[in-house]
Amino acid sequence: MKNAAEQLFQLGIPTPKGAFLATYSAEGLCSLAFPRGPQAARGVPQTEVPAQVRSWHTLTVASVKNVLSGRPAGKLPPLDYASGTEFQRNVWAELSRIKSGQTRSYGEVARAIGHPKAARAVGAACGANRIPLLIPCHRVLASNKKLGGFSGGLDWKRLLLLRERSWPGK
DNA sequence: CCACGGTGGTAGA
DNA sequence: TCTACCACCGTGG
Repeated sequence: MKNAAEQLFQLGIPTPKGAFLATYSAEGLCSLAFPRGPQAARGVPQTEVPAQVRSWHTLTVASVKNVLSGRPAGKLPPLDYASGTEFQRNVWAELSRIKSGQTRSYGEVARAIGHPKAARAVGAACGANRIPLLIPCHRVLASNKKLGGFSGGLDWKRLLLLRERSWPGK
């Protein structure tokens, strides 16, 4: 459980598509936000960030760039799931098993975690995922092999899948 | 209890 | 293929 007083650290990740914003708790990476405005990137000066967080961030930056390039993420920083419900954590853990280049349907994920009829709830759990890219919710498609939805915007989902060569290309 | 989704499956046109 | 409809389920109000 995460108490409200816990301190968080935010660091940007510049990319050709804008700056992602990573947020860290004492447990690890707890959120990874897509670039917002042209330049909404801002946070705490690097010097005020604990060494531990800086080393985690190094892993995050490399992982994000890898995924954006369609490569396997590589070594990930510890992920802080604490904000999720039991069900959501199960879903996220399952998503983490989907390797680059693979895709699954919401229903398949539901079956994999022992809730065969919860496909729709799985979709909701994907939407609640605060660490997209590293918890690859973009690799989950509708059963008819169509795109389905994506909280970060379908353009992103399409782009990521194209890079991973997991999308026919419409 | 109710309403709402990043669903899935079926039936018709 | 596309639309309409409905069963299903975890979450949040």
